[in-house]
Amino acid sequence: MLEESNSRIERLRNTGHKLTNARLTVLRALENHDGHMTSTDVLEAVTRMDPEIGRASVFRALDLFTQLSIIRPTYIDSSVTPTYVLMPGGHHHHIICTNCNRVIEFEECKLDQLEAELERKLHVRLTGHLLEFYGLCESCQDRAKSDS
Amino acid sequence: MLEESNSRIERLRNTGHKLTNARLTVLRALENHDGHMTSTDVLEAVTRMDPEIGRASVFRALDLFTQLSIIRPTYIDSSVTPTYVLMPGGHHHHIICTNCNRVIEFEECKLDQLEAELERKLHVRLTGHLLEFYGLCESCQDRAKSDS
DNA sequence: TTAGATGCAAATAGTTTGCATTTGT
DNA sequence: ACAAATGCAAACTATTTGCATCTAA
Repeated sequence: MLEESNSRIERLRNTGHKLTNARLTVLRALENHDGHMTSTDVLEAVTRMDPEIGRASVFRALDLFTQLSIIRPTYIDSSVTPTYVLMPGGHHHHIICTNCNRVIEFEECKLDQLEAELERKLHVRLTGHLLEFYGLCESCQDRAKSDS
Repeated sequence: MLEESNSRIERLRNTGHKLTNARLTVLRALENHDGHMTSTDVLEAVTRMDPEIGRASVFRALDLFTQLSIIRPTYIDSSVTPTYVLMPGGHHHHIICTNCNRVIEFEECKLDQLEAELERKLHVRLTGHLLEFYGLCESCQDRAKSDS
């Protein structure tokens, strides 16, 4: 979505960061894969798009985007490599199967009210959130049944 | 809390895992620090409690506990080392300051209803969740003001 | 013009592996 | 008794660092 992308670029600009080739390429890589990518995935994708870009810059861009709540690292597959998720509009929600690591995304969350409440009570200024549920997906439940 | 601890031990037992010294020590380390610990913290604490326990077993225990929704790894300080949070009752909630990385925990979440709804609609069986808000804590907001 | 960002390659550090041995049930 | 889990140390791999150079604003 072009508009989403522009708003991310705006956020970079507004916070006083330069719109460099490395950053824009990392952003495009994330957007192309629309959501979940490990750092290794990002590294590969970026290198494919522009081999001149160095590893370090990719990691630096991921850190920066995280700080700006554009993305958020989370553990899904291995415990080594973080998976980065885009947080359009500042939020993201998914279910992770604790057995097969399948990720099921969902849209709905009724957290606006809670967010406002926390801002008021705790004097924080919130820009985003991630909500993860853990459990078993349909097929892993079935397998658990037949295993017993 | 003793009762919480017993229920974790029960969960281990019920899922057919042995109650080994390594696992129980890792669990105790996590409980002693009541919440947030990086893998390095856990490693140090466990070694202090019992130098015989090997690194590998600590990592294996952390992986197992994650699978059982007893703990959940999340990124807080560095992007390298995961921070593990205990999820008593299967859930945990906190706010992370994107500037200074301070963590503010809060109890309330009104997600029971959403959880039930997701189980019904998506045919999943959920055992826990993590909710993270991102933004600026009070002091980082103040600093942002005076910097401008 | 110049502070900020980059690319490189070496250094670091966290995590996993394979396997012989031990242990919980 | 025996499958499951452990401890060890080596191997692996992801990430960071320092610095000279470059570039967006």
